[in-house]
Amino acid sequence: MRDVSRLAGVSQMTVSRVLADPERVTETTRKRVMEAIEQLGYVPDRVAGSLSSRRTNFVTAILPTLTNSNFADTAQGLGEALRPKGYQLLIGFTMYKLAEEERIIRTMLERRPDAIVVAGTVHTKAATEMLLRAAIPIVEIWGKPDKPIDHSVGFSNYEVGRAAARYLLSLGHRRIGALGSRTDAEAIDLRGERRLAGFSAALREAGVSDELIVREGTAPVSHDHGARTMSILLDRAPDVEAVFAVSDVSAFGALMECHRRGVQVPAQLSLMGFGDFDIASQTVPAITTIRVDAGEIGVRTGELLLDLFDKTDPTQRAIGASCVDVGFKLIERLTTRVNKSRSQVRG
Amino acid sequence: MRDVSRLAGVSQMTVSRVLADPERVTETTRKRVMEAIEQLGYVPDRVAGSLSSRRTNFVTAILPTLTNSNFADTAQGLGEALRPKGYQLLIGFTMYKLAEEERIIRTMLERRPDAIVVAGTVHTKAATEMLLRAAIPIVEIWGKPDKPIDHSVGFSNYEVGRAAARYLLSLGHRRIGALGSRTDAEAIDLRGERRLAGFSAALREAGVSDELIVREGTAPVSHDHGARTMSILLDRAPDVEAVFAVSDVSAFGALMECHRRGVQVPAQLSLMGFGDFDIASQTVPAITTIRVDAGEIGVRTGELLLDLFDKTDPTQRAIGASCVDVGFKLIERLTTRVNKSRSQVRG
DNA sequence: CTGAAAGCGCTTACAG
DNA sequence: CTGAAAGCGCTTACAG
Repeated sequence: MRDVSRLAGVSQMTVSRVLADPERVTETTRKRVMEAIEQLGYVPDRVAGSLSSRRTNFVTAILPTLTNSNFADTAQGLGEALRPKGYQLLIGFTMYKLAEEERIIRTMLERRPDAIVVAGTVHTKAATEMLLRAAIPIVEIWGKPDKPIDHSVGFSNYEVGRAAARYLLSLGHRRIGALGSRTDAEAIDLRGERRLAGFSAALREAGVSDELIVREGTAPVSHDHGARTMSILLDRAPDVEAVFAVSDVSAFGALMECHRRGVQVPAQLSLMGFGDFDIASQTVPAITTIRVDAGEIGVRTGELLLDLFDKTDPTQRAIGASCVDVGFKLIERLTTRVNKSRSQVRG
Repeated sequence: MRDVSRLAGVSQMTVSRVLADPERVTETTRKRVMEAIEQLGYVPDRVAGSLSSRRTNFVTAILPTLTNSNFADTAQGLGEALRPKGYQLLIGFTMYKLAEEERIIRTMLERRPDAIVVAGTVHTKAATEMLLRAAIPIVEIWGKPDKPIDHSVGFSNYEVGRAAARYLLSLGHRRIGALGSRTDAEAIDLRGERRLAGFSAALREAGVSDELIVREGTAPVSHDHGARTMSILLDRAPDVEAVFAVSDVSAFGALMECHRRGVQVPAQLSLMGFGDFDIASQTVPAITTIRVDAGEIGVRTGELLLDLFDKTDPTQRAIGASCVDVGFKLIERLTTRVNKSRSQVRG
């Protein structure tokens, strides 16, 4: 920058202004500066700029993993929403471990991000404290926190579970199971667990047993997880009429297990998943599921942050801790259908 | 840091040393400093540290998108390999556009990363120049560059295509097609195109026509792309015996299209994909494919960089521009089989 | 519209 | 083993 200013015959301040706010510089000097920049191949140093202005234009995103396409979509949406305004994503992976999340928050804070986005609503005590003391916007995503730290963008996993149960009940099913994972002290992904809780609650409200909820392995679930749990469920209760898998990934594995066993879906068994992953619409038969727009969670979070960054008044910020619910949608496809035998019994 | 040094009654230099190289400080003073840090909840500012030391510990990764699980895996692998050493990933998405790649490189350079990893081996002229002038390690991944900028980690897409063709030929097929996308001036993803080129070359070497290679739409391919191109191919050549889809994503869509049309796979048609995506092993029948370990590309790249960072001598660096080939592997599953009618004719 | 001065919070390179 | 000085390359906050 020193070189540029010398070549253009102006002060460094003027060069800085040309870069930050070209309008405030006369056209002639601006041109001279631009030419000098061009000629020298000058690339501004934002590390210095960040230190000086106390704004890094970094947004930290802490996600379980990029291996799950939902989180990848969220990261993508967030990144795209922020990029036009010059914000750069700093991604960290927790691998679904709370302790890892805490470690990542600690190191990320040293990078002085302008905001932190974190997936999930459950954190270690130390992590929560660090976030609270960071004095920057915090957004918890992919869940509806009972005790929000600051802002949140997501949906209620509990309500997803309830919706799934009510839907299967509405089809006339009574022997209803679910496929999920075991709760693990170390695991951070309690989202599936919340869905099962809502599912179970809705079943019991309807006077239906929730004993066919299978919990096996630890999050994240896999295709294989679906096949394995479905196998367990079918062995335990061959008369099961409907199954909710906490993820389409599981649902797909479960569907394949049914194929292998010759269990007809949906003729003998209604099956539904969660997530509306790409795969769900492509299988034969296509899987009934509940869609959450993962990309939109990212985009909405990005928009919320840009909004927040615009507000210069920090008091104003503190007041309006927003809680965006992006909702979810049941996508009825071909793996579920009305239980005719029950209908006849009832009718 | 000023506060910490005052509370501990030492100079800032000593605080800095405790953080950077605790060994070089007496145990008693170290303890005093640690306590002061703890008490004040001091979080070091790496923005200032980066400016001062001229090392940011950032590694930029430029990928088409995170929506493709292969690139997500690579990003994950790279991030995990680098994190233990304190390096932070800066991810940018090109959306498969060369112009966007150039723009991203330009803005990333302002962040002063210690290295740049970029997917693909084709770049705009300006992008190539910027990378060459950056004076940091550059790694091109996911391909084998004809004219490498610096280092590379990947495999030859051309050879993948050849391997696919040779495999289908070895099964006795002669009417062989492929499903890919059209080359687009704007598109950055010429990887699929390279696979088709190798495929076509191997067919012609064997004296087999390559007229059944269908190119439709632009990268990236989708499930729907597979269904659509397969549909076109079947209309054009109902007697096609074997098909290579440039991606498992397409292969899956193609398989579903076959189901819908009642075309038996592999009885009437051998089908294979590329990528060994999760989905390929889970379909019924499971899809024959070619596996590239996307995560390993990331990990190997990370290891290469850590190696490079260790070498203090810049001369040494320049000499050994390494080119790592991670190879690929044909995974024979259930969508391909020997063409018996041909075998008889021949036998 | 333009500039001179001070400072962001660290680390480098010397001294002692 | 510890410290005082200088500087990394910008922006902020004033002046003019």
